[in-house]
Amino acid sequence: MGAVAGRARGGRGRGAGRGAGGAALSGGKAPGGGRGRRARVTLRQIADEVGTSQSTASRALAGHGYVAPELKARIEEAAARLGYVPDISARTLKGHSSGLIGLLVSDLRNQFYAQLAAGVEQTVAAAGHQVVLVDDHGDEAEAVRGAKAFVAMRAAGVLLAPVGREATELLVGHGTPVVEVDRRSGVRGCDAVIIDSESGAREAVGHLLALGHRRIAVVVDETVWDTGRNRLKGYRAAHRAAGVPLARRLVLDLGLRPDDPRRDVAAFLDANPDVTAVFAANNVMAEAVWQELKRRGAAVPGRCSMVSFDDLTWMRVVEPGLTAVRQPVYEMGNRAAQLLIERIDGGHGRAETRTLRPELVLRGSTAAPASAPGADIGAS
Amino acid sequence: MGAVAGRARGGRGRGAGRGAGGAALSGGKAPGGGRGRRARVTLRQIADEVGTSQSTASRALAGHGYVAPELKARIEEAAARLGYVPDISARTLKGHSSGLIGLLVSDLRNQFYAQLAAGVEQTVAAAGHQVVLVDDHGDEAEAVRGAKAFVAMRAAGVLLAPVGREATELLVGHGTPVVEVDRRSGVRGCDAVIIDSESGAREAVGHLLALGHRRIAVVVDETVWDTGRNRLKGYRAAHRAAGVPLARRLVLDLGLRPDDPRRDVAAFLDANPDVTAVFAANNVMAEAVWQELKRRGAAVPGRCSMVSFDDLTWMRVVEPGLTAVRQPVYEMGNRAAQLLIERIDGGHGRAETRTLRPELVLRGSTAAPASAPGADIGAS
DNA sequence: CTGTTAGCGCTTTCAG
DNA sequence: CTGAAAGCGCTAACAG
Repeated sequence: MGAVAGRARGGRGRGAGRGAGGAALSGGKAPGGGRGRRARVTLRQIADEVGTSQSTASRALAGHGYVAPELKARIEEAAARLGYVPDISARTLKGHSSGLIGLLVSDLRNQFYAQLAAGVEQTVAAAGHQVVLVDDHGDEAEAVRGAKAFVAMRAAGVLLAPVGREATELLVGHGTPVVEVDRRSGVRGCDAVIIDSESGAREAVGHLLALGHRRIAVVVDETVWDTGRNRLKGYRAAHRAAGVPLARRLVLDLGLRPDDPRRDVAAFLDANPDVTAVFAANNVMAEAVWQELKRRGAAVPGRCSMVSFDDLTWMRVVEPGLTAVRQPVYEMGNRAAQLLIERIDGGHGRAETRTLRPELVLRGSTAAPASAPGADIGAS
Repeated sequence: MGAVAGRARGGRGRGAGRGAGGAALSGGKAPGGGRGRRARVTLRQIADEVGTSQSTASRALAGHGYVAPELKARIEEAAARLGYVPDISARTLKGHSSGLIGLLVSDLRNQFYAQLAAGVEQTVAAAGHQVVLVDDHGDEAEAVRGAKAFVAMRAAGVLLAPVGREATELLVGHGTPVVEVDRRSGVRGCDAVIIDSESGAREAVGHLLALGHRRIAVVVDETVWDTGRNRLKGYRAAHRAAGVPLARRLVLDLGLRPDDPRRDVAAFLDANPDVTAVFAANNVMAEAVWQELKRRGAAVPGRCSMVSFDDLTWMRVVEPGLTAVRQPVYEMGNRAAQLLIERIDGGHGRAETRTLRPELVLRGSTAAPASAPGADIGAS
């Protein structure tokens, strides 16, 4: 191996008519100059421009090693003038992770996830990283594809909002720090930030029971993840605590991803015209219940009270306002991102789960049941 | 330079007790194996494993050049077994762009942007790329920081939803394909997908005028971007078309980013108790108007009609439903991403702007004005 | 069809 | 304090 391996760098910079103030840019590459994709400005270019070496330029710009103040100033000036922007891939390739943080959600159109994403983005940006967003639309295969993309780009860490085990396992298997949000998959080795679904549901249903309701329906998306399951558990626990017997017929479990939840709610209410209150386990269910109640002209809370788990904008704008279990979603995004960043910055130690407490917000949609006989919400 | 420049690759793979089916992984690196960050699996490793060269492995896995079927199969098997995932940064560094697509929005908590982001994500993912999401919270400096990050990561292209000129110029100056969404900055050289604000507003206000309203207020966020400006323009155009004189006092322009729009609306209504209808120029304004109308117990549409530009979930759930100018937001995200991808895939030619037409959705919040004298919505 | 070679732009020892 | 040199993992000629 010879001594002169590096590319020769003569022929540019160094005295090419820059005597009068360094106005002449080498090759007309001023940012905002020519149209179309120009060659990107590299460290070597600014080094040539200043007449120093790549490594010195690197040190000056990265602020790590020692560089003479005067030289450093000239390098910085050249970098600014040429519009230098360091190339992340090169830096990443060198060994550091990309600084990208993956966020996998299951439905961005749902305000819940949008809020969550907003919270995550805020904290991530404040820490100087970027969010790579993938929406799997509830499709496990998409989630896995997303997870692969995250490891391919050497994401510094990943946040998983409701997705299955497979994606989590893949990531953890590749050594990528993972924080699960809103739900725990049960995969070992990842942190989690969740909301105490059970106690939130218990409180909501307890409120209904305290008002005197005895036939309270619960409408759930699914009971296979811990969110749905724990909300149902809370519903049951509240009944037990109040000494009110449970009736299986009052549980409407839609199984995963129903096409038209409102129709299912309608059929359910037709079959159970005597319910006096409904507990909706999430915002999608709440919307379906609300719409159906409105459609059949059932007065809320006159004929039927209702409580929602999750509190969105529309719930406080409608008349009457919906009594709801408010989840601090945005904050949950903040916290999850925070936890992930701590983990990335060398936080070792055991995986931890942080649990946030939801809060029951009382509004107009709940009241004591009508005592008049026959005041049911049966068939429209 | 000697002939043997590559690192020696003996000592691993090649006959290390793999006779019985290749079960022994070199060094126990099975995905899902040990805890903690393991060394990542590289092309060289799988090449060694199979006993071939890096480039052959590359060709086999990338599907480009020629590789003997049998060898190819063995390479693929090894890759799968070792959990190989190609390193994007290396590929990017080599010259290809990262495949990442930047999306800059100004407020993800606003459902409008969330829907937009969802639409973008869908199309981008379908094209095999990823979305890097940055929310600048309406802060130009943040937007510029985001734009820099996009060029640093060699984003294949960037989508800009309402942000100022500076970020756009920076990106365009670096040769990054840019598509502006919802608003045009006026910077030359970038495509745009927007909604015809003026005609939407004209139609909405025209509807109000046709119902007989003569004192119609308009509430706008800002009139410095083309969105707000064009909606105001539409408001005026409708009046001119109907031969109804314009009154300056009926225009409430909040200037950018007001803290508490509802309070401003309240003051405005106190000062103009004779308005019979309000046109809100976007969803934030609509919420403020709606809340304030409700607060002072003004019947809608009895005392005051209202129309919103932008149609969100809550607007069709409240009673009465809001008459609104529906913008195909999700679709706008799709289209913008589509346009960007076309541009990335070599679409040259002139920058183009695609305009989507909004649609007026009639609901219960608009009716003919009350003819009774003194039926105004003045001070609460 | 397969292997060797030469970098992409950057960071990081390690000598001067 | 500065510069030369060695790669990070991958792709893309170009020889065999």
